[in-house]
Amino acid sequence: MMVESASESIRSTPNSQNGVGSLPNQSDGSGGRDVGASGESNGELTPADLLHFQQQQALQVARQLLLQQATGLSTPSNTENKQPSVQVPVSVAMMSPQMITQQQMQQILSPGQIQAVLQQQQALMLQQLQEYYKKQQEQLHLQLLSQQQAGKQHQQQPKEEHLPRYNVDDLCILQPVLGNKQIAFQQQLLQMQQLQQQHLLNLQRQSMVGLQSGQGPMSLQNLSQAVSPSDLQQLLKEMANSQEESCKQDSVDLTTSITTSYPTKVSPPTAHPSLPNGQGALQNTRRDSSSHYEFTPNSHPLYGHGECRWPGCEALCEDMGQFIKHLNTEHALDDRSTAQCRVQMQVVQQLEIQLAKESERLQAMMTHLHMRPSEPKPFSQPLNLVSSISHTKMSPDTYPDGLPQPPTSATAPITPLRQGTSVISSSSLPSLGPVRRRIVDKFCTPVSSELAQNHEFYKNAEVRPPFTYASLIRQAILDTPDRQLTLNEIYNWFTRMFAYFRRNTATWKNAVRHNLSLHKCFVRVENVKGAVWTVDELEYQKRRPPKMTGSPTLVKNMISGLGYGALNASYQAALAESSFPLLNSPPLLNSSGSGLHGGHDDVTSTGEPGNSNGSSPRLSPQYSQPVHVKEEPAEEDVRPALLSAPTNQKTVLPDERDLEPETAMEDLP
DNA sequence: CCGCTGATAAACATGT
DNA sequence: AACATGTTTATCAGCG
Repeated sequence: MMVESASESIRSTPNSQNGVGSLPNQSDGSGGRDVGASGESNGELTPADLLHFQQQQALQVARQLLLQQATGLSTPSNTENKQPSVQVPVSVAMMSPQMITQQQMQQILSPGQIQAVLQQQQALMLQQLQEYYKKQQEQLHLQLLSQQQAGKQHQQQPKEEHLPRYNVDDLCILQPVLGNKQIAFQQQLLQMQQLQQQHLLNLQRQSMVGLQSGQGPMSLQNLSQAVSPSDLQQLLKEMANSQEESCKQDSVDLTTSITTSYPTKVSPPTAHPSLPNGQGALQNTRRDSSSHYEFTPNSHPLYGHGECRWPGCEALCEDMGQFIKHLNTEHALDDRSTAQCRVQMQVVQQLEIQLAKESERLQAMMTHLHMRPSEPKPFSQPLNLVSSISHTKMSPDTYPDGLPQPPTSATAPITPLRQGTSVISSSSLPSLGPVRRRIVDKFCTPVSSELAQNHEFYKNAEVRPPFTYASLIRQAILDTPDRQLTLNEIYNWFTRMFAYFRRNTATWKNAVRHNLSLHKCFVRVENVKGAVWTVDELEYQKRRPPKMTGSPTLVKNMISGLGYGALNASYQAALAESSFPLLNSPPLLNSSGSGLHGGHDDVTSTGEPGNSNGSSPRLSPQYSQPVHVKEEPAEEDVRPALLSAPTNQKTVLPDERDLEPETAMEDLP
């Protein structure tokens, strides 16, 4: 499902084939990449992240294999055949929305950063991974042994008796399975080992590349080798296949793992429809997650405030009994439930990973990016809040203890945690990097307000600001008392305000010029010294689409499509709670005060932070000779008058408010 | 599928 | 010639 789109997105990335991409020259004399360019990486997907993911996936696969084995769902033959497809587990959840393309990677990471990250981490990764796999193999062996032994002892036992719930750490207590299944299991064990070896090989290969290219900034080709899109794609495909396979056989289990999670003590009501292969006994065996669902008869994770918490359900249930009934009727084992479960799993995984990653990076960034060290760092708290949610399903087992979290040195860009929306969109979930479309733009996030809030953040972190060039240019211009800037001044504003624009200058400068020329809202005015650019506010507002129900596609899907409102809400709430004080607007852009509020007209906010305020209303003299008038159908007359003269600004503003709120919100192309 | 918008790249013109 | 500044065209991606 999502797999397809994931690989698709990779494939579709322009330039991804030649491996060179468009990473614009870094050799621009301006600005340089001084800020935060050392040490930290902006990678959305660092090697460590991959490792982290793969660890989880490996465990999951192991679990599934074991389970399949135990349930007899998989036959020796098909396990053999599918071996190649199980090779490298990579979370599907990871790959879909946040999977980055090579180009993205290139944009996000400077060669130096990548090199540093690779060098620092891959060695560590290998070591960790080897340890991890070693442990895993030991576990599996143990398990196998105990299984064999148990098998001898309990060969006669009816299926229903075996397999109490277990988790990865408890695999060794796996109850006996029938003899022939042991063979299959052994094969799967073998398979696991092969998988691990291949995985290690892959990593080693990547590591080699990374280390070899240790001369000077890593070339793009090296980069593409290190994180080759095709490799990734391959991984994804493999993963997709393996996931598909396991899902086919495991779908029942997936569903039951949650739906059956209610206390078996309470009343395994209608129980589950007898499973195809007669594995009813396995319903409770589903590992870790179920073991975490030891709620009391009167509480159920899927039941709260008198309603069903099943994603997208919200059916009212007066009491637990009714709810249980509802659960078993409305959310029985069917395609829909299964699909929802899968999605939920992905969502959880996604959030889990994202949060862990982001918070960690945030910590690192705070210390490395010259942020005020004294500022409190409330990230851990909300993080726990959220992770507690996901951990209910993702048992700690999922994280092998032998494996420390990804090194913080691999810091990556994070998004300002202010408004949940912005967080989710800008760099997190829905792909980042060369994303050509600033999803966040649709978020009703006025530039000024966003900037005011996260000024420091954008200034220091090389995170792509979630605004269009046009809105940024406008902001730059409106930020000045005169409401006019030369091209160069606009450049300077960009580099001053956004760390992101301190690199790839050729690209974005071109984009800026392009935008200035293209959009009617930018008016070039020649004055004595040359030419300055101004904003035709009316024109600008005009081109703003009237809609704006903005919410990132992903979130939207999560909420509307599958009804993940609750989870998402938690997530967002947590994120919102974590809004950094230090990201709040510095005096420079004083509009923040109530920035969160939905900030509408950023013009007001940014417009006159006191200083600019009417201070330099003039500009008329200079504007006397507007030269370029971009061809446009009508109303030429109006514009000149509106040319962002500070004074006019004032007059225009009220209009903005009168505009539909949405429109006034601006900044959502 | 189509049209729109935005990002990116690039060719080209012009001025300094 | 090199560079900055503008303009224009083309292509691609995401979205409604």
